[in-house]
Amino acid sequence: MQKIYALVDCNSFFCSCERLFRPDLQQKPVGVLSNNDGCFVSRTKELKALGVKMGAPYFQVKDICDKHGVHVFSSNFSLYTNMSDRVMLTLAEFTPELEVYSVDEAFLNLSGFENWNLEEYARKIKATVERNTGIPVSLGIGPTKTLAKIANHIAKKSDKAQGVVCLLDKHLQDKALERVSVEDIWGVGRANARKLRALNLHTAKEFRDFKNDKLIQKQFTKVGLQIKEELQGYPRFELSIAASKKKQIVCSRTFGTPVFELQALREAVANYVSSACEKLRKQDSVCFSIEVFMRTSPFKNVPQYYAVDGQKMLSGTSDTRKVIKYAMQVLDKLYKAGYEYKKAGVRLSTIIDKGQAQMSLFDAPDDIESDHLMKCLDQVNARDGAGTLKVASCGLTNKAWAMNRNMKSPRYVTGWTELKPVK
DNA sequence: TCTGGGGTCCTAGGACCC
DNA sequence: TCTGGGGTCCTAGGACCC
Repeated sequence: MQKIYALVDCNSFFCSCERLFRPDLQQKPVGVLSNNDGCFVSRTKELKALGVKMGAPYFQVKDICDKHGVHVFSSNFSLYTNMSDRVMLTLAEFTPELEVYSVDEAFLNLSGFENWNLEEYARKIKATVERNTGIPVSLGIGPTKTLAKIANHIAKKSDKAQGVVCLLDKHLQDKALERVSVEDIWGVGRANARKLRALNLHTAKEFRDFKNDKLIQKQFTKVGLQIKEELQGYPRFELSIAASKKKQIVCSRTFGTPVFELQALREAVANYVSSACEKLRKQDSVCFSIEVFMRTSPFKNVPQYYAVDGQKMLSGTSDTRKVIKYAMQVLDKLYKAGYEYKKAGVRLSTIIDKGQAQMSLFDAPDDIESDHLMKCLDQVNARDGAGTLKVASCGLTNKAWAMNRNMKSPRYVTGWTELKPVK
């Protein structure tokens, strides 16, 4: 039986979230910046039309933005994740199996719906999401995830499609793949696109119909071959439904202003560890290994320094205090005075379910007291806001390293004090 | 002045073991 | 000249994703 996948993708997701509470910004150019107001991570089609690229540093295109009255926002992730949850909840009504692929994308399993008018069904999904959440979406349908991705890509670009493209028909696939260049295939990045072009394969169709599978496997590994087979209509990437646990947890930030002192770095890293450990506890895991890194700005003409090192632990832990202790040991060893630090971060790895963690003879695992304390910490912070309770080494002072977020929208949906009044 | 953050998977090669 | 062979596990690094 043929499988049917749909990919639903929110249009200019972060910008659409901002527009929800600013209806005056419909049809206007809007952009959302990365942390620290660094570069654009979301753009409406009006902003794209001005030639502002994805990832463009804000300071480089600020003149254009000012000139055209672009509405620029700092990122407001609590708003975006909240809106994302609402979109996913609506989508779940339309399929027995939903894979939440990212904050703004989901795959739906529509296998067994082949006797329905799928295009009509897709339009119904689109209309319902838009009515329930206010977020505009596009849908692509195909016999594999890769073809559904391509269908979605076309649905977004083509005016005629009106946000929905169905690529179940072989002839339609031929026509579509002819117009898609290799770098626009899901899973083909810059490096592999260059290699494909070197083989004289320029369109998705040429890649799909290339005869030498051995060569593909050799040059593009197993995954490359799987992508090719997906283009042919054979599903190789299944839906992954179960909420999977993270195998590593990273927390890192660029500083608002450069940092020179060890003490400030220690505070920053202690905060990153705190947030990483909170995520670790949320998925009921412990980690056995931590890494710390710090670096100067690669964009600035100053003496450069980048250092990373780690520490393995004898027993698994999710106790913020314990992990901070290890992180500080590593940090103190890495730190060199005299450099202008711009970024630091931590990575927790060797992550295992709490119940399965092997005990060590030489190091005590987290005891009940620790568990209670951490649970209490998490509960207070969930109720009264992140950072209400924290470990002392995170610091209390005005942070030199804190992020710049000068254009942040209010927390319309997640902060009681910032709700929008109805007049 | 000003350039994000957080993930996954695959492979090659080394260490180690019998 | 030739220098055992086969297996497993771990890690670093590359490539890709949103």
